[in-house]
Amino acid sequence: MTQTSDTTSYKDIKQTVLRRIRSGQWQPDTLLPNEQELAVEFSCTRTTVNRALRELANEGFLERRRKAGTRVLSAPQRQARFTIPLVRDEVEATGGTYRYALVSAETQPAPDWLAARLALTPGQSVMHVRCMHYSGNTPFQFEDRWIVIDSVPQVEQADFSGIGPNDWLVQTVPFTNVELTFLASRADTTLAGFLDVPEGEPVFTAERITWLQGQPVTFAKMYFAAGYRMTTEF
Amino acid sequence: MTQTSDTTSYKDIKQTVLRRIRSGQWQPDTLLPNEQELAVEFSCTRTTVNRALRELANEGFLERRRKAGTRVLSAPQRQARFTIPLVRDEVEATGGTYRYALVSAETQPAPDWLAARLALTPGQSVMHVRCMHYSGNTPFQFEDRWIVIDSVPQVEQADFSGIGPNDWLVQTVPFTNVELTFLASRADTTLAGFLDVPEGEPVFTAERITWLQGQPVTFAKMYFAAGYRMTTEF
DNA sequence: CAGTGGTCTAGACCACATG
DNA sequence: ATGTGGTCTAGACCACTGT
Repeated sequence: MTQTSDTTSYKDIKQTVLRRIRSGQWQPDTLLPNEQELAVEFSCTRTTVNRALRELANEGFLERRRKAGTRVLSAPQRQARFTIPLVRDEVEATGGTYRYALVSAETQPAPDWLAARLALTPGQSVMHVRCMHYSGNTPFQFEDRWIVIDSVPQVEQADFSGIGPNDWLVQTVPFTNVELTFLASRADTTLAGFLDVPEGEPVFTAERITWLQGQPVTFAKMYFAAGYRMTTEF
Repeated sequence: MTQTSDTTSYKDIKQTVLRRIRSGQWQPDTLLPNEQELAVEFSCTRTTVNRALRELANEGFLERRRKAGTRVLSAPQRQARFTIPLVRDEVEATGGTYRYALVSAETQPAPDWLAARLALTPGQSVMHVRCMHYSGNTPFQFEDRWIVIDSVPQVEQADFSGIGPNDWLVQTVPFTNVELTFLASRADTTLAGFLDVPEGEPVFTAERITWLQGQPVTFAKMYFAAGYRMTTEF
């Protein structure tokens, strides 16, 4: 009907299956016909059906298990995908001019809370870097970062006066795992000064921990300027 | 080497490609060999190479264009996937007992800001529902929701005293598009009362707009209790 | 125009989990 | 033991897009 060509593609199958789910024809927990049967219904190979169902499963609509078959997921546990932009890109996307400024950078023993969070040995050396990201002359983000020196020895020679620690790290060390957290925090005196907001102001905050094959590399807290919103569509 | 079997699978190829990217052997913007060449290198069919590269592209590592070939993405625009849990599940996952309480539900003309946000005609009827979600006796989330009556006429007969509007909607109407926003807001007097926090306290907030085939269905603001963190790993 | 990825077929073997 | 999905092969045609 709505297809332009005469062949049945995996996209057609996805659409049809989605329609059956949404229309209630296939209620949650319903067991779908197996791939062979669907292949007959759609007049295509099992390979094509497989691709359609596999993608729908990845997208969170179906659950597939060998021998048990394919079921409609009861809890529509839909997932949002956030693309984490680089600060520079984000500023420029809003038409602003990106500007960076180093606040401080110093080597020191890891504070206890950090050692606990990253599973470091007490007193292990870390580089503490604080910096600002501006959109024009308006504060956009204050970044408070800790880099594990044993994981990135080169960091002791790095110069963060011209390049942000995140950009530097991206160019220098790969990573394998990331933990990302969003929360609302309160601007203390220091932070209020950096972001140019009243003390006590709610501040949207992101925390990011990065590992390289199990070894902690860096912990960063990113405090966003007032009114910041992180949005995604799906 | 690390493979258990003797066949080259698409997963092996993904790993190898990832390793070459992370090691710097394939720098950003590098043009990869085409699928046919890689198939020869890995002693497999082009189909298998295709699947590996397609998935890596979906995951944000590569960019593929017909005729132009496959490139390593310069900006490692990695994407985080958040699974949006149902409130009940989230409470129970922390060991709490989920409890729900309706605060108010009334039909009224859409306020201007809402009409603008959802592209409604001015004065269009909406159902305004406010409710609380508790973990035991501790406030967990305050939900402030607006449902477009023209999109969901049945809502006028709905009884939200026993079931939350989100659960009701999930069972009643499908949706096709969602916009999700995270931000930090400030507890006003009303909100402070509901969440049992001091006035002015930072509150992690999620806004969600849902459409069904272009037609706005519902707008919800969800205010989380103090200390709430939304975390994901990837 | 020509090169690259996008997709489909027809068939096969295998891994896994359930009864 | 057996049914189901997971994956691979070998080959084909097509769609798009850069030159």
